[in-house]
Amino acid sequence: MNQRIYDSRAQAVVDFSPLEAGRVGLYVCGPTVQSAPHIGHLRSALVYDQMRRWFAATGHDVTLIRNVTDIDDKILDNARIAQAERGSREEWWALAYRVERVFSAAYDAIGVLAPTYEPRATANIREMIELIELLIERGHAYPAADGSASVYFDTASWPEYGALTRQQRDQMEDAADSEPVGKRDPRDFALWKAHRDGEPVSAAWPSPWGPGRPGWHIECSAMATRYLGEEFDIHGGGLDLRFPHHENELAQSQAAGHAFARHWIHNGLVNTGGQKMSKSLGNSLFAEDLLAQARPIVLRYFLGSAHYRSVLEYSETSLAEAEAAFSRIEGFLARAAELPGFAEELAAPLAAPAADRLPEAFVAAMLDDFAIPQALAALHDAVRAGNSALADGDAQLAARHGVAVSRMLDVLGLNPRDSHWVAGSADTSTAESALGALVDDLLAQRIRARADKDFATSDAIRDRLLSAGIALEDTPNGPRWSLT
RNA sequence: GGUGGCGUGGCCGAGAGGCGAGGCAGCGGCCUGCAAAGCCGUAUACACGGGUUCGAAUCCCGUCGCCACCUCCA
Repeated sequence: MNQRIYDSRAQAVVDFSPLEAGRVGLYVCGPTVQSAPHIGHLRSALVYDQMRRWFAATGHDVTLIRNVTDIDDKILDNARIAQAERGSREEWWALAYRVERVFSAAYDAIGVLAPTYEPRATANIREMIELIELLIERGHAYPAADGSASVYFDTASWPEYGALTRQQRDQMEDAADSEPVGKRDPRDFALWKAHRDGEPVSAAWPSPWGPGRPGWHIECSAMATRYLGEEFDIHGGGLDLRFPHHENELAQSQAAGHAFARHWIHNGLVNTGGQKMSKSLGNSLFAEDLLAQARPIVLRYFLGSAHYRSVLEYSETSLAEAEAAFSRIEGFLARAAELPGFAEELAAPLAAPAADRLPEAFVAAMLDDFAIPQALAALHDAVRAGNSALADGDAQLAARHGVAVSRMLDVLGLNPRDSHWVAGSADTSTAESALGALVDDLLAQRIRARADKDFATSDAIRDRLLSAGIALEDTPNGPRWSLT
């Protein structure tokens, strides 16, 4: 069975075959590092992280490029406003870099692997200038008529303008551009923005047209081409980037003579209360707050619980529900991991690719446009079958299901036993073993009390542990404890 | 004006012509000293009205409602 993906340019699910067998080039629009990351940024990063992991599991060598937009109007504005209103001395570039690190930390917290490379816009100015020169040469861009150093893309010169979102140029609303001066047409967009008085000189780069900075869209065309080539497999990003950002990227890249992305993928947005969450609406759910409310792995589970193209609805109970669902998986995995045979089978060398050892239903779901909700159904089925085997005393079967569960979780980046999620510091393990020794003493007391039918004492011990955040389960093999 | 999406049981959330995905919550049972965890069982669900079909949540037509994009956005 082939990998199928929904190509939002073709508006259809299509067979995916990479440009070069065994390799996948994926470009994803990363954040503009102007302010703190929110749930939408996390979801977007997660979507491509899971795709990337899946491609790797099916034997592909993946090059994932996710850019950082570190020069833009909002970054300059935010730095300027903080300086003027709050006495900040932080320069725009310091702000961008600080926010970039916050993004990286948030991505890392939910187990999003670092991309293959993370190019910054400010490090690719020369490539952008070269691309703009090429566009001028080919008659698809022009320096502003007002004598400023701005350069615009000439939408009228590109008959395919609107191809990505199937829009007719003459039906579009005019750009509500704050600086229409010098444009031939209101729909034309800036490739190069002339430096203006009052803007920091550090935000201007020399160019053949005069000092200035890049427009928003040109960076992605330049960086995708630099790192993945003039033609590459997949370009992804949030649904809100379809127009104008991706439309403009496509137009300027193809007008420059590049084939550009073969497929376009757009991830759905996050709603809350049935409404889009966005900076401008002020209903943002910030990564920091979400991470304070739920374990990072649970947040990751929640973000992956809807199909990547669907709207994901967030409500106040979402994370608690995700916690309940996920801890069921964890509980089974913890029980399975103690079974004889589990470790051995898990450690057995895999016949590559890894996907060959995954349950069929899971693989079929992933091949079908990364249908993770269906893949999760397969995962839950294996958990139930495993628990059932455990209840029947069939340790061998339970261990097999445990291994399958573990492998599926690995693909999704959700394996709680993975070193990423296991607090690995010496301090923590020392603390854990100290705690374990104390808990074991209490458990021994409780076992004695139960043997004496002194249930008042045994229940008091259980209540005491629970109030301290330690939950007990009595099993045929004795009590198990876990932190709640 | 243009482009696109959505409406599934108490909630979340898949599916896309034929045995009611899965999870959360609920209910009944088993297990347990009691719990917890787990297992088993448990639902007149597909916005509305027509149509096509042996058969429609799924296809077609219409209606209603909601949402997004049209140069700030993941």
